[in-house]
Amino acid sequence: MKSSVAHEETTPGTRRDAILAAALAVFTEKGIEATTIEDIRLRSQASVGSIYHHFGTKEGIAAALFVATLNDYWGRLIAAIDGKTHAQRAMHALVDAHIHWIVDYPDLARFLFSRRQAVSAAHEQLVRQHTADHLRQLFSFFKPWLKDGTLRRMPFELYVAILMGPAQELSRHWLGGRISIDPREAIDELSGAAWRSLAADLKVDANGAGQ
Amino acid sequence: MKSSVAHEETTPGTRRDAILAAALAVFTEKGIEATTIEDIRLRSQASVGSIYHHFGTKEGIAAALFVATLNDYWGRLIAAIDGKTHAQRAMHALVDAHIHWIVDYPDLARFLFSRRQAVSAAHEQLVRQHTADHLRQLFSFFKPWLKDGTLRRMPFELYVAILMGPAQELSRHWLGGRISIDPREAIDELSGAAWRSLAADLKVDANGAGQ
Amino acid sequence: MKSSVAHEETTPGTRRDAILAAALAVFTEKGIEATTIEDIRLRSQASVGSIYHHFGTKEGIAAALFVATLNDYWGRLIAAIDGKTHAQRAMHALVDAHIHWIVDYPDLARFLFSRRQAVSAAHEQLVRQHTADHLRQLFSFFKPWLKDGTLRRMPFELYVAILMGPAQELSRHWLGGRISIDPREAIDELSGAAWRSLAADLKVDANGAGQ
Amino acid sequence: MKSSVAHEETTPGTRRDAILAAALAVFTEKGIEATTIEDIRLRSQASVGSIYHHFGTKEGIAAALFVATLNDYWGRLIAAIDGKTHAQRAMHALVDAHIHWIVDYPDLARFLFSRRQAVSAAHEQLVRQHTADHLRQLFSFFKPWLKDGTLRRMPFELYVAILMGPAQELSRHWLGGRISIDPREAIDELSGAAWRSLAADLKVDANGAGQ
DNA sequence: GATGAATGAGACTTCATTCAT
DNA sequence: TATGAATGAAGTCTCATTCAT
Repeated sequence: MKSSVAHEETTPGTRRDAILAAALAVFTEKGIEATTIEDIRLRSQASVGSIYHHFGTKEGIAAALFVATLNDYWGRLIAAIDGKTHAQRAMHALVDAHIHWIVDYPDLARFLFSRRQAVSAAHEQLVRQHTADHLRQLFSFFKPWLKDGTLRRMPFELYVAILMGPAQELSRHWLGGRISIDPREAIDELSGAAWRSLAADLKVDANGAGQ
Repeated sequence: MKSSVAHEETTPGTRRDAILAAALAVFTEKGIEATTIEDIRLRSQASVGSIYHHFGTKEGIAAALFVATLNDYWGRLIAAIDGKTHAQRAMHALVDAHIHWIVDYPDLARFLFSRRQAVSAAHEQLVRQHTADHLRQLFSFFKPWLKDGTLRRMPFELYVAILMGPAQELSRHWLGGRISIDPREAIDELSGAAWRSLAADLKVDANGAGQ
Repeated sequence: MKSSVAHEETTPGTRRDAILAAALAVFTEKGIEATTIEDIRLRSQASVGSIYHHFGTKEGIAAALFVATLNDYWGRLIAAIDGKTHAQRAMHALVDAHIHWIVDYPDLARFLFSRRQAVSAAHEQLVRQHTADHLRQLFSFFKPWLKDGTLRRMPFELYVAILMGPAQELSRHWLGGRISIDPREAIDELSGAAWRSLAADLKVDANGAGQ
Repeated sequence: MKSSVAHEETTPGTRRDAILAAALAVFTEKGIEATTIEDIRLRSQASVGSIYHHFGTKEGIAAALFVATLNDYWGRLIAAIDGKTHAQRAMHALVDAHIHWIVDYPDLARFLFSRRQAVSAAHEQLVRQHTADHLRQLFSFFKPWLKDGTLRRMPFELYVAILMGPAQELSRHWLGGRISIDPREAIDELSGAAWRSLAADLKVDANGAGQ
């Protein structure tokens, strides 16, 4: 996977990639702040000087890795939803892609979800830009279903929270080792829950369920 | 709130409390790892020696604070759900308590949700114990509704994720300043989404849904 | 043994003795400088305040212990030589007493021979005084044999070195765990060597051995 | 002398040497435990980082210095005895070399004889290895004289104690400032005492004793 | 005499970063 | 591009000692 992430950034530098891969490994083991350049040096077989030549700063490494990971994650989601014509299937695809990415690359996932530590103020702007782009892209898929009344209308931010929140919550617990069940087996359940929450009109609703 | 947290721990130690309060303040401002003992010393007016006399380690401070905060948070949730006789109302109460706690004590919330950095391996066990106790307590409220068919049957962990995930996700974004809407205005929406996701079958709605 | 040492100093204080005994134990384990008041507190069951009440300073503890130990050691030597009428037997008695004291109280011995660390400048004078007294006392036993020609004449300091040096050297190695033989089995050999070295006239000398 | 010690270790590192020399100087003045890295830094003109880059630990400095000093000392002894064909002369050469080394380099000597403080458990093994090697080498010189009956037979450890103990004891007292006579004037006396103690039987003296 | 919370100077060590080779 | 010695600010923690109770 490491190659997958690095892949989006580089082609020339095998050394650069090695450093990135080593950084991810150590970040995962000890956390970003607790990781030292020396740790990365040992893992990557590169010299201190070399590391600084490529990334300029310890933060630079984390930022490069974070952006690459972010793009990899979102790329997966977008690819999964692309072409889906039914809202319910689209939701299922999103939840499915999310869970699978997390199970496939738990290290990257842990890294990605530690946002606060991962990205310093200096690179925050960069990350927000990328995230905003991805969200806009995702939103464009749902627009039609909002317009044609398939889905409930509500603030977009709330939308995302209800759609991905449960999967996200489950993932966090799983990544933290605080849960034993395999998240992949929860995909249908999570997807179904999201659909029930967001679908505009279930006939039964007519009875008074709108709460 | 600080007093509320400290309150569970002490009565004798005014000094100990001052240190805990100062620690929370600085942890919030700069993050735990970035916080230095010197920062805490300046804020608390205590001497370095005194800090170490009471907590032994920088991690010790974080752990003490974490446990106190955890108990405070869960205490709020449990209190909110206590006595609720309808499942839907119970859910609403939980979401409501969760959101309000976060909005009322954003600093504690940010601290609590940074779990990974906050608690080192050494204290992890302690935290797990507390969390497990609270979850069990919470679970006891829902048991009847699972048995009587009010709610869908699914693994408990999944249950929690679907119930609180959306609220949690929204909270995180809000705490991170990445969202503009007031979470309190989303309570009904989130609560309703949870209900729709978890209610066993919607016919039942017709009977006791008015909320 | 601890009681034996303490015994010369106290009678009233059982607490004082406990502290002294604890100090010896920890000094032995970790070295004086590496020993902390906290270590002594834990071992002695006394409070920090109590320790300071009795000894005033960490150095004070070491000094008290050192003087007591020094007196105990010399008392043993003096007692051993007292009454001996033949030089050779006197020497044997000294070596014998020395070796036995070391084997009986290796902790005290290690402590006593670490002189430099044990006694700070502040107490050095005190120790020198005691040592000088004991040496003078010892010397008084040998005077007659020097006068009557039984023993060679040489500077007193050199005398002591030749007489006790080998036993001392062997003891140090044994205390350091760098030697496997039981020092007690070397007593006769060491004593014999001392006698041969210091006896005034062995007839064979006449042949040219005087070196 | 410092150069002599450092000489065995390096050629490239002038910085490393400077640190070692400075460490010796301060260790001598204040004792190892009382010496701070800051002391060494000031004396050596090196930065803290540089010191740690080379030695890793305060103990590491002491260990490096100790080994170098140990080798220097033993090198002197071995060189002195090398080629001596008569046992008595060999002994004289050893005592002579020992005393002269101590008088020439009292700082190194004080450092070397403070063994216990100087070398921590971590480096003890290293030191034992070196010492064992040197002792074996020394022993090889004496073997012939043991076999041909020139010298008494006794455990090797005892041998060393009797041979060098007096010189060692005198040296310690002199290094501690507790003695006024010049050790060099005691060489013949000490050497003679050793010979008388260890020679097998004195008749032999008549043949090759001329000193 | 005893207790233990409080103090604060100072020790060791780490680590991001620079720079000459 | 790569290397690794050098830097020094800064951090965590220790510990002898004091003092109010």
